[in-house]
Amino acid sequence: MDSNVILIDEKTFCSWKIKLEQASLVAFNIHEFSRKREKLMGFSFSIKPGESIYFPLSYPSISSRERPTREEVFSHLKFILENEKISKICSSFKESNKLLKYYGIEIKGMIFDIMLESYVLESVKNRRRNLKSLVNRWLHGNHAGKEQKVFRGTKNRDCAIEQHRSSAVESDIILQLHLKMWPLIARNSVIKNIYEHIERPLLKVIFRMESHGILIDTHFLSSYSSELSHRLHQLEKKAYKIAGTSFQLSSPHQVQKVLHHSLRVNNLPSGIPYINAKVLLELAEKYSLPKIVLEYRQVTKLKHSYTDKLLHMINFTSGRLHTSYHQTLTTTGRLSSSQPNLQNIPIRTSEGRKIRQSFIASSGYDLITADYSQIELRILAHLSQEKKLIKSFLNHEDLHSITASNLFNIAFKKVTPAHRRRGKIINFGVIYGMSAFGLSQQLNISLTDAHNYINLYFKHYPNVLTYMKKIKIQVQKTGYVNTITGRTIYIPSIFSKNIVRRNAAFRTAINAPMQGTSADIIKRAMIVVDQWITNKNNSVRMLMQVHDELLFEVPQGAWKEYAHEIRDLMENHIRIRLNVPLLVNIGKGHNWLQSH
DNA sequence: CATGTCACG
DNA sequence: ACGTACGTGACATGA
Repeated sequence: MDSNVILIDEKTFCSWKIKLEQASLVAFNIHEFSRKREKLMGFSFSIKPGESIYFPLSYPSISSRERPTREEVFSHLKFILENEKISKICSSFKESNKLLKYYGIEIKGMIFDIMLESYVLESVKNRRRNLKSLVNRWLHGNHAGKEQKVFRGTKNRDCAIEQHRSSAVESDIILQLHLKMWPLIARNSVIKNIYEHIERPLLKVIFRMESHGILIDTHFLSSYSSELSHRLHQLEKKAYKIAGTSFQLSSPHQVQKVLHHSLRVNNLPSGIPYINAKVLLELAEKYSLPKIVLEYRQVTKLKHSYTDKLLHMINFTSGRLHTSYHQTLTTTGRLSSSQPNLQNIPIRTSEGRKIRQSFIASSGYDLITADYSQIELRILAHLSQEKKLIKSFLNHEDLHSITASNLFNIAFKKVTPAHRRRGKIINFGVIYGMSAFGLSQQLNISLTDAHNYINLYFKHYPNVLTYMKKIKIQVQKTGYVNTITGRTIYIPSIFSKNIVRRNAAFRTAINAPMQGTSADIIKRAMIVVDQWITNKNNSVRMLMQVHDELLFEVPQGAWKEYAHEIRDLMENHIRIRLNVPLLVNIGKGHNWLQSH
């Protein structure tokens, strides 16, 4: 008997209706029409492994038997999903919630998202997290044949019955995956805590952030886009004149050929694999073409990836820009953003900043940014218990300058901005698990000098060295490292036979606790600020997260009071305590650039 | 579809 | 002696 049922008659509907209403935990799966977004075809539920039901919202014309109306089925769906007492298991909450919201349904009750469950249990680089790979890893051998049916070929894609059956089987699988993973989470208080106090509450915060979107000054952006087009044209003309031939400036290969043949650039190693910005910058001292290529690249980047792309991505309905945040992608616990990526909007060059300028507040609102100051270095201070670092942060000293003063052996008062920049690079190097070579590249110094600086650094901050040794020993022994909330990051490449990979794994192991703890902190901040926003009747909107920064829209006039509260929440009420203070910088403006 | 390049924290 | 900074996403080119 096939127990993954497709509803077609009144009798089945009634018996399942009662079963579902009495259940305390149901897995559900939304069946969305694949060729048309926001079209709900049907849905399926499962409350017992091996059993599931599919409710079509539009019937294939195969049966003349008596059956419930679309309205009956829909109101049942609504009743179950909005019932606080029934906990829900789903496979990607955000997507389901988005579609259901469109249909006027709000998912209530406790949420178990199997993707999040997998994420807190198995945060490993390159680990795939779709239904198929979860089945392979977690239901291996226990689900013989069934998943084959669902995931095998697309021969019958157009056959409605096959689709319905697949959807039903999927909710069964979702339930079974949860029953495998949840006990492992529940029995480990640390993992359970991360799930219940970080990842699960964050689901809805991210959902709200995505739905708000952000307003873009389209006039400003499109006129900037035309300006960039014009400049590209000028640059092309110039380049062709110098080269004596026309070629594609955007092709690294063609640029390399032109440099070789037309210009007879002789200090270009012929075996060079690529012509990146660094190489071009060096060549720019002797030749004029490299500079043009560099500028061309910068301008095309701005135009294609930002001005044009962002304008195209603006949603017709809301008139705003909505990104997608991915909560289960990075190994360290960070979010990522795509379509469009709003976590890499330019800021480092004056040209790029114009893109940021086009992110504006809704009328009647101001934009506020709140960013954690040097959060990863503060975490390093905490983790390493390095007294000098802790002291610096307690006294609100400028750490980059202090590092510069220590390493370059100059009085603190005599540290120049150039010294400070180098101090900053070294401090960052520490976070990245720096190597002498990497540092020498960044600072443009010799390998021996870089070695000396590293040795000096560890002499000044001995506990940092001790901490790093400790991490190395731990990761070699266990294959993983942890953030201070206990989030586990697995680094299996530490056991690689390849020394290059092993060294890379060591650096990941050094970096992951800092990057990951920072991610934990801002996630907690998002949750408590979101809670506060709800209590404030949503007069403030959280719009974006960029790793150590949050962007808000607040009603004009009252921004000072709001900013004060946001800062206080982020610094003092996230329930993750470091032995150094957290510091949040607040900025206000009409656009994102101003607010920095 | 992989590679090179470059935008961010 | 190894070949080299951590984590992402997107674009254009060219097999």
